[in-house]
Amino acid sequence: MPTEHLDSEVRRHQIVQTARKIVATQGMTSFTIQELAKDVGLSEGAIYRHFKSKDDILLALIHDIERNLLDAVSESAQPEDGALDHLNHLLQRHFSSIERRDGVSFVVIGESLRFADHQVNQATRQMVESYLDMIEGILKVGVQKGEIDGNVDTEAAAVMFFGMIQASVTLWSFSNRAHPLAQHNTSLWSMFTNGLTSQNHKRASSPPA
Amino acid sequence: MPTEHLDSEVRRHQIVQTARKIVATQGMTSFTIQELAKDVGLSEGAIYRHFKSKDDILLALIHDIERNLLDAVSESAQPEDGALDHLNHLLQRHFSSIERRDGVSFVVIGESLRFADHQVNQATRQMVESYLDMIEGILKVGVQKGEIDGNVDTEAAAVMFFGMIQASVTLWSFSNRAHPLAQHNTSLWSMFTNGLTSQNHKRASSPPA
DNA sequence: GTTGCAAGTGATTGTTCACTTACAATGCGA
DNA sequence: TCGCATTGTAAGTGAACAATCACTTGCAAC
Repeated sequence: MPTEHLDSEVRRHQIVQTARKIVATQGMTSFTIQELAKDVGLSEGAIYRHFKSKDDILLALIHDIERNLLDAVSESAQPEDGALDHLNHLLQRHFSSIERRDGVSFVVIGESLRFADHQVNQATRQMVESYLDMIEGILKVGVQKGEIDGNVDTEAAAVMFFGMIQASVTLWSFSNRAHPLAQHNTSLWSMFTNGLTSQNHKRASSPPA
Repeated sequence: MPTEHLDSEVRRHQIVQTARKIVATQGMTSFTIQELAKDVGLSEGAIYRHFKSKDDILLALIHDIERNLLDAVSESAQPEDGALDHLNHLLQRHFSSIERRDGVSFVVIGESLRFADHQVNQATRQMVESYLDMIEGILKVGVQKGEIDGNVDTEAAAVMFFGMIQASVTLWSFSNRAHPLAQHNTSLWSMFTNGLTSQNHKRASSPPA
């Protein structure tokens, strides 16, 4: 029992990363203080030296996830790529990180949303909003470059992109993580891009904030 | 306190419908035996006269939802409609029933999946599979009638349809059920149909079972 | 080395949960 | 109207959980 005394900053990071691992591999219901303490290698009481509540840990985790998510967006951009290439890389990156279980998607976090307290709820909402904004930003670049039809509602397209990931992950977890997550990847992607590049688009009447 | 003795069949139905209402309006975490008993107007013990466990109730609820879901599919078909019209009506029907809170979507149920026992898990999986099969069936009719491009991967298209609903509902609940669920409806639908009707489709290499 | 304090322990508290038990009321067929 | 299974109740059980408590340990400054 190495009852090592580490700096709180170090411990906080350890705890959040362990929480991330638990949620990613075992789901939100396994995310208990007991399990967390066991995995970090500390007593339950020690956890509370570094976080004032379980929700406080969840909040830190969400911010960590948000950072990772936004990093994924920027890191999946390649020099000579168009907007659509960028999104395609991002999609594949999400799939593989979820499959490898080293990423916690907003899908998994979605679980938590409905029973989290107000602060956690708001942070999650903020995270998803930031993500969608970035996707929409990429899409707008594509429109400017002429890659994407100018009549496309970029906000709705971002929702569509989000939906592709969410549905894939949901169905994948329904099938006990059997067949590869990216199974429909090519077909989905081709449908998505076709939807963006062809004519006859109709926009929603009025999107007020 | 009218301690009325009703037939077990009647009670079972009452209990399942009350469970449905709780899950739809307050989420899975509020679905407790205590809450359920209170809402039905019975004691907790009485619940166990009619169901042997909470999972047993959940199982009955899932079958109820499945029936409703498949009814929605057939009822949203109109005589002279094409396949795309049919799907569009279905989409709108889903949205409005979720918004009215008298329907429990597979999205809400998705919450439960990760911590349900094996039997519940399997039933949910079965439900989603049946649903996707029906969507794919409609899409195939569309292909035969020439409404939909013959190169479209109908299985992936069904996933896409599923994703549109799931993403919309998720974002809607993230925003505290503020703006109408069908806000992006038109734009999403137009993207979806464009993806189905235009050329340059690629199919996934091999979808084994 | 002593002292001060952050980091650790693990027993315990109070609450919520699914589920059980002992007993009472109901209503139906004979 | 009586017998009796069925449906109901109220008061439990124990397990899991987040959180707290009194107390101990390790580290570093003086």
